[in-house]
Amino acid sequence: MVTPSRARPTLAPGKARASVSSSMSVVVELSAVIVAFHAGRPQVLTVERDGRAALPSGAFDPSMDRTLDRAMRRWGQELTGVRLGFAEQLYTFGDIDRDAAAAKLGERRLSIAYLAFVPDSSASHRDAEAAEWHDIYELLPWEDRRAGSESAGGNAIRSAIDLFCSNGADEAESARRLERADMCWSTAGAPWDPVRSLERYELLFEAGFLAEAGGVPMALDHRRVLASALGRMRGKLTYRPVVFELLPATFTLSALQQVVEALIGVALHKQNFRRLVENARLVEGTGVRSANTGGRPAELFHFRREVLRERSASGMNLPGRR
Amino acid sequence: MVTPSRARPTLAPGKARASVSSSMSVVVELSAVIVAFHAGRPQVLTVERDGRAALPSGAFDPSMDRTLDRAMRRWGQELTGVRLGFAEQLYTFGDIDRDAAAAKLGERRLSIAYLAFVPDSSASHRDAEAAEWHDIYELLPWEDRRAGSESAGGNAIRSAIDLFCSNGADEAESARRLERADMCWSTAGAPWDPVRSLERYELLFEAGFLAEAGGVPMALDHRRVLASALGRMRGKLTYRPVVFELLPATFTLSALQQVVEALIGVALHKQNFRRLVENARLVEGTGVRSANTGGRPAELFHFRREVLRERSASGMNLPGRR
DNA sequence: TACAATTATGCTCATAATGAGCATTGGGGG
DNA sequence: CCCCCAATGCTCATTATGAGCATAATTGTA
Repeated sequence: MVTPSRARPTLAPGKARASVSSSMSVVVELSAVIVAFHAGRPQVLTVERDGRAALPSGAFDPSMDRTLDRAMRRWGQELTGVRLGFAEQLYTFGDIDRDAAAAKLGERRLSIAYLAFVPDSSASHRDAEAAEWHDIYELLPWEDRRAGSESAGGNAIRSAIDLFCSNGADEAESARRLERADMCWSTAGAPWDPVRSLERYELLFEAGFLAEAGGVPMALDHRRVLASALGRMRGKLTYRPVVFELLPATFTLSALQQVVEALIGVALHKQNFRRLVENARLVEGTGVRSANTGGRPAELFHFRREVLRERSASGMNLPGRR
Repeated sequence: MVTPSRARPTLAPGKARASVSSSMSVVVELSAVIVAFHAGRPQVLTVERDGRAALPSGAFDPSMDRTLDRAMRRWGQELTGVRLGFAEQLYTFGDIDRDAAAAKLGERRLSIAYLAFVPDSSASHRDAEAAEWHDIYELLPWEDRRAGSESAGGNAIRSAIDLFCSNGADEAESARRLERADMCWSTAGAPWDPVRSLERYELLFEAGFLAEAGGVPMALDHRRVLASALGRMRGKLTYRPVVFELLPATFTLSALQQVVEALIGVALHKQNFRRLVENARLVEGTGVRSANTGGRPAELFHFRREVLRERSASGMNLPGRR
């Protein structure tokens, strides 16, 4: 009843049946940004590729899984050895120059990227061959402001930005750059917005900072994908209770806060964080207290799964900075 | 330097180089959910396809545009005759059964869907051949609660849900269904969440309601895509000032409110809406007042583009129901 | 012309939600 | 027993929200 839907000429973005008649072929792959919180730091799973850190990715097999989500979950499990706690499609990257080499060979590479979490408990990830966990902030150092605004990246970035801003083609362009810089880096009073990681990445890219930055090299546009994932994750955090997917079944409020701070890259006010989490009824105390490290022992809590259905959406209403 | 990146066997979701060796071929197309606010109602651009309403979509030509976004913008302009005001990638749909006919022919159809807005001013859309605007709530009637919770869809839906809930395979399944029903339809006290339109769609789908629902028929999984877009749009509304992309350059606060209400499908408290918008400094009055319809003339406002850079993100902090 | 109907705007008030800190409480280690 | 360290409890001033009451301009009508 439903015909194969040949695209109408007037509607097709290019020639109809492009992937056949066009001079380029389309190749579709899946990419994964798999995040975990190990050893007190936020980590992402990487593989090595031509000497650079790369996000795991592989060709999409159209005959293998019924849905893209299933494909990702199955594959993610193969990669990490554990069930993914949370996984959602992030974005489909398809810039022609994201893989210049492929483009030269006549391949347009589309990458359907997913963001996924694995819980910390699984310390025994039997990581797939060549895969390893990488601290996210070693890959995107400027996104970590937990220690304050100066520490991360130092003034190298600041100078790069300033230079970039003063080098617009014309007056208007420079003004626009200044605005962007303020929005991204609070160079003129705007508040620091953890969610804008992609915009920051792009500004640095345009400013030519990434080329000279040294640091850990990454393949293709993978650092961009990671920046994108980080931003999405940070946003998600505020309206869905996803942090818990990174934590073990039971945890102290400090541990929870530590993970949240790690993800948003900002330090929070302890007492208020506590208050927020508690009266959002996101967690529930088990009577048990942890054999803690420093001072007074802390109570162990667990996530109240019920909230997933209860309120509108919850999430962490992040309290202000510390 | 960067090799074409043949997927590593251990990382590929299925066989390596799936699209070559597999029995199915992958076809990539773009789909667009182009939204506008015409004649006092929220509308979406549709085309006719085998007697059903369909979202415009067409094959993706890999050699045509440098980025997916550009492809969408160019094509969207061809479709509507106007520049898209806001466009962002929504989701890539790839369920194998989203186009059963294609699957039978050995094609796995991936659809990269975009959400885009066009301003109202352009009353003279020279719509592409066969394209027409369709009231969104004729396609998803239950999403419109502006007139109250009973009106939309009537109790037909309610009965379908109740039936669905009582028909779980086992105890646990029924309980889960009840929870979902509450979350989606507030059947047991949960608040109505405009953003959950996709979840509502899926529940109705599973409940078999869509098949029997009558109403406007839609092609393939396009109603699902639309529900997805609606949810995304509603969420976006609350943290980015995107409504303005649907409005003419200058508008009354009532008009603004009307559009917002139309999008989220809920009526709002007028005075509080006003207060919110004003002290978020999203708009700025021009001294001019409108040659209005009913009572006292209203002042015309315009969007303060500056906010795009100013605060963290703004958006409409929706005030409670009317 | 005065009045009624209708919509825009102003304002008030009680009730949450937030941002900042001070104060206490239990443990572990000299 | 005393000191240091985190975990918890609480307070207080400020801001944001939810609900309405009260006025102000216009148009249509008696």
